[in-house]
Amino acid sequence: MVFAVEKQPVVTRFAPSPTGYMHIGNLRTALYAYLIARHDGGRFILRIEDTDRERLVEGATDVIMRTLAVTGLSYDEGPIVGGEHGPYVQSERKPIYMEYAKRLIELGAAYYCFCTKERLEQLHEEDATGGYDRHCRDLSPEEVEKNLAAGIPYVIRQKMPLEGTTSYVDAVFGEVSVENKELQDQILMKADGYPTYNFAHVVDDYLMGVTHVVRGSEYVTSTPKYALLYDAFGWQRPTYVHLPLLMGKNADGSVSKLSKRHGAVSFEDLVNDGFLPEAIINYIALLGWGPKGENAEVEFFTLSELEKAFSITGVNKSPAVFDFDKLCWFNGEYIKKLDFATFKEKAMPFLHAAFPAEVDVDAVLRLLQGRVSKLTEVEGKSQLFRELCEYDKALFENKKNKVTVESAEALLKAALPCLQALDSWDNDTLYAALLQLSEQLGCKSGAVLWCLRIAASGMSVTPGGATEIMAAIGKAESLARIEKAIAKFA
RNA sequence: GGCCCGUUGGUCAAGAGGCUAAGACAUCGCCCUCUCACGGCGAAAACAUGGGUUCGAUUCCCGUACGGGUCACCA
Repeated sequence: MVFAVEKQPVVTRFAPSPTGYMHIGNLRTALYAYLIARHDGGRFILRIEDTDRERLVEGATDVIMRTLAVTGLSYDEGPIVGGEHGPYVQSERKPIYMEYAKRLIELGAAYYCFCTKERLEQLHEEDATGGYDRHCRDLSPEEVEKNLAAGIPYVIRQKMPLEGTTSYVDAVFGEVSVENKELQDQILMKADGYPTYNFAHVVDDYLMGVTHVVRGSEYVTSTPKYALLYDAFGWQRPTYVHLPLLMGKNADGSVSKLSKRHGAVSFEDLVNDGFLPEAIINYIALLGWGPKGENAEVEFFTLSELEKAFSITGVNKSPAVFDFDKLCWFNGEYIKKLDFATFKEKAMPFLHAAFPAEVDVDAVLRLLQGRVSKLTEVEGKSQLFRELCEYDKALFENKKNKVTVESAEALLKAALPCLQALDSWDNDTLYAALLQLSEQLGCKSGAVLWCLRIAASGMSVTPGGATEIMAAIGKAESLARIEKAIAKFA
């Protein structure tokens, strides 16, 4: 029978397990799932998969929800906000899974297994590649009843077909097929009464009406097993959307799955390192997906722009290497776009020590805004406004401006009284005065400014020019630093 | 190791049979400039490989190599 398929509303979900921090790879999965739903005006669900009671980490769910909140990935249904398919935490749905597992047994697609862990370990020792030997697959109903009545611990396993192949069409990878003989009779219900991921996510996705299962490509090969579960229940299979993995570059140049050893990989660590959430989202959106058509050359996307531009067909198949340099570039661009008040608000927490009272903090921050790629850099780059560091007079030497150590001394001595005479002390006044001085002296303005910048900062590379620095640290400190410089020649 | 998947510059990534094979980051150079940065201009840099199919393959097919994933009472 052929149906004229009515377009169903898209429903996606992000289903992390609360076992720690929010990995950047997980965030990208959440982003894509969110975008796929929003692009079509569909629904996005958050579901917490906490069936592994041993790995549970206190507070991990809060981290997940906080991250989604600050990145703007809003969900229509989920813990706390609720929804018509709740609860949205798997441990609160426990009875549901056993009910469906038993139904599967009745359907002949699953069976009770009473094998002990010891026996499984033994099996593994004998043949590490063999897997479970399906010892309990054909137990007689009487035997099962007897064991159940005797209270023998059990698990429930999926009964895989022994022959043939199972395939599915992935929205990213295309058709994927696996020989059924490769499929293990995987455990659906654990001895502790909790379901495994393999079972719980299928039941929940069905019950919650998820139409597109979006997840990392590590699930590509196990998906036929899940498809078989849908088939056994007589449910319509969802569209599978597997995402390429995120990789990190190793010291030796090779790449491997992005992890801690590649640097900060949790969203919160990145934020603590001075990255802006919008920059992170923009960057990771581009890892595994590229804008097409008229947008092909666009680099900057806000979340809502991504919602419009994103499409599954643009998702790449090959793994993408996470490039911290490019993230830094994005971040710097986003920092520049901030209005000053916002920048100041975000930067202040990264300033560890106070400035001397005369220092114009706003002036310092304005200089810094266009020159940092991470908020953490404001601390180091503002150090010279707090105190002058030690430096050698050789620093004054500069061939481009034709300054030698000797001429520097003369220039500084000429500049000092000129600056002392100034009534007001702002960038424009300073600049005008020094320009005039250089004319009187008959030398390049660059020479005068170069010497004063060194004297005012003690560094060859500074966040700002001579007059900007002097304006920020104030007249008294500026003159004191120049005198200190002159003293070096004594 | 079996199975599954992938392969456009160092990285991200357009291009989908005929193009001088986009763009971005990083790199290098030049210009601007009171330093750095910004900005402007420019350079270098890629279709893994061997066979097909085709008038013509980066693009389609097969093999090889390389890379990744997966083989849990973890997700």
